[in-house]
Amino acid sequence: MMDEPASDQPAPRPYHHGNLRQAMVQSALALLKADGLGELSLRRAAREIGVSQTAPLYHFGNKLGLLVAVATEGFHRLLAYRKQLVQAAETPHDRLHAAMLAYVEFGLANPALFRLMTGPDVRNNVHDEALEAAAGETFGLLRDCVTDYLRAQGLSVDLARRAALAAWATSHGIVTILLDREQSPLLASRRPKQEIAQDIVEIVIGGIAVMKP
Amino acid sequence: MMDEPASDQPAPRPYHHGNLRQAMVQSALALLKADGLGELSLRRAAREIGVSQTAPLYHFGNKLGLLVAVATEGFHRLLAYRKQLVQAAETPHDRLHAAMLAYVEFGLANPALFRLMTGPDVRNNVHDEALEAAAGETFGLLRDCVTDYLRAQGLSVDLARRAALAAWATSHGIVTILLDREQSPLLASRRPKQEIAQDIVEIVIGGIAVMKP
DNA sequence: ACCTGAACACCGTTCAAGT
DNA sequence: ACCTGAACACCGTTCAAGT
Repeated sequence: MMDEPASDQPAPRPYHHGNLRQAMVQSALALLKADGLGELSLRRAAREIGVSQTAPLYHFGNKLGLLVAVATEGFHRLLAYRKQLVQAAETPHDRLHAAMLAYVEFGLANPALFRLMTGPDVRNNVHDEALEAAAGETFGLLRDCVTDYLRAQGLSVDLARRAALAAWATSHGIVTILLDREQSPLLASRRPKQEIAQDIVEIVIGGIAVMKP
Repeated sequence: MMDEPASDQPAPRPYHHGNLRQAMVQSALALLKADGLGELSLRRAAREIGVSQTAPLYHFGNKLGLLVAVATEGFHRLLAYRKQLVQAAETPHDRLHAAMLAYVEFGLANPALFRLMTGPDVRNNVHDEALEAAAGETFGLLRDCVTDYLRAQGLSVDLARRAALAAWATSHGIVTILLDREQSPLLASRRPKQEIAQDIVEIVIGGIAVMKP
């Protein structure tokens, strides 16, 4: 009955936060967007929320636990975006193109999150069910697009695994190169990144179209 | 005349190391190979040499300085290996294949060094002449292979820039995927990594062969 | 069940001081 | 010119203790 004191004090934060786990993931995402992967620390994310610096350890065990949770959220977002672009396309070719481009655009729009999701810390050493599921679904959609495209080209569906891996590897390579070499002389063209990406995507799709069993 | 005291004490390390810069790069390379990128710190590399923990700062300014020096050494090695494989090949197609595969094999053989060389810390924020030169030469060799291959296919050399970027992006994507997802279910095939890599390389070369201006 | 606070070992970096 | 030593602010993590 006295849970809610009728004082006008500025919200005397309760001892228990309530849903600290979710709040930490949000805080981490904000830090990633604002200051990059190097600035993401358990202590800082906790401070941002106004909670003790060791509170998060209860929910995540260690830093890697937080990273995995954030990465899982990232894959959910990536998957949603890829679905959206794929569904808006109208031919097997365009759907494959869209699936690859979604990956690239997501990475370019969320550099730090993308690096966290695909970096060695998270993807090695860990086997987290929710993460594997989200990543697996994301890859699965690409593979489906590849399969449809192969069929449309009159090619054997048995090539799907190899072709999907090529499509994935290329998408991944484009992002990292475009992200890590912002002003490198090697990319000294003033072409917009999206154009460069689409160009490379088409080369790979062309390669898939002429695959030999 | 008395520089060398005739004592039998166990090498009373002189106050000045002599060539600390080189020693630090070697120490860093050893740490990378032994314990990975996460375990590389200025203090630890210095300790390994037996020098004060702040001594390296004189030579490198900050940690990034050391990373850049190590990355430059890495690109020299990668370039040498790529040259070697390319020169051993006998057709334009095989030389392009070799140039791409050299990148992949180098990454698989030196995971931590490769990540350091291509990671965001080193390749962004920094414009170091020696590093840019080494990286530029490495890419240049790939571009030359692409150009020769285009010529051999009767295609316009104007496509070289775009095609070389596609070849690079794909090589890079293959390595990172193979490195970061050691035991991922997504790659649940028991095929050796080299085979997977060669497969993808061929798909991209096939795509280059059917490029349209 | 959830959170705090003190403590430990480790960082990168600065700065005055030594040779 | 090259290196040391103490100091500062920051980590991740443990562990006993609080609610």
